[in-house]
Amino acid sequence: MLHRAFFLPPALEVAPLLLGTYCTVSSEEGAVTIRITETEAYHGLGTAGVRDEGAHAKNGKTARNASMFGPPGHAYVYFTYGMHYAINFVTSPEGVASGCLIRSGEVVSGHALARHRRILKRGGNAQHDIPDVQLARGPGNLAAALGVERATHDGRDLLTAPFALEPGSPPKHIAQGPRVGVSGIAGGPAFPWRFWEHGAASVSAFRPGKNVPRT
DNA sequence: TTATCGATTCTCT
DNA sequence: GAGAATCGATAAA
Repeated sequence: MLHRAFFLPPALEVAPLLLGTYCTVSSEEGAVTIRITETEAYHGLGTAGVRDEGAHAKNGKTARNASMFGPPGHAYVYFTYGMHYAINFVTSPEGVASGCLIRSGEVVSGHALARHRRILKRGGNAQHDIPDVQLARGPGNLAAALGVERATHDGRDLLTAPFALEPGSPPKHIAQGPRVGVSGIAGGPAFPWRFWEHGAASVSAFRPGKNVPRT
């Protein structure tokens, strides 16, 4: 089990350290465990020396991002694009909005439940099977595979049930680059705050945001 | 293989 | 009312 102090440094420091960590989410249906292979750091209001225009908390605390300002080692779950949830690990002390988006992972146990949830979400269409490496590929898919939703998981402590975190096997090579789907300068090379395990098949495809500078 | 676009609803301005 | 830390299907090359 990870210690709470692990989540005290700013997200930019914690994000690469999360790679390889095992994350389990339990429910009445069962448990699904993933090994984290891709993360992104976001620094909201209160992080010293940084103004991250790509963070939900860039303009301060709102009803949506309130849990980002909460204690470290808790979950920030948000709903986006009308159909997807995504999960962040809150880092940094209370009052400082810093967090790591968990973008992708490889399912290590609970494959059947994860696949069931994914198929259910796409409307029960099981005609096209989902390969294991794609079960938790991308933040929306990852949240679906783990059964994470805002109503039941937002603001919850990551160190107690239904969550469980175990130190895992860190990647041999960590790659770093611009964040996915973030618009403006914050989505460009000036903010290489996305970290992933080099060569991992479970890492999501890169999608640039709008109005992102090339150089 | 790569690029574009529709789905669907919540949040903040 | 606009845009969103996305996904997957479909079109184009």
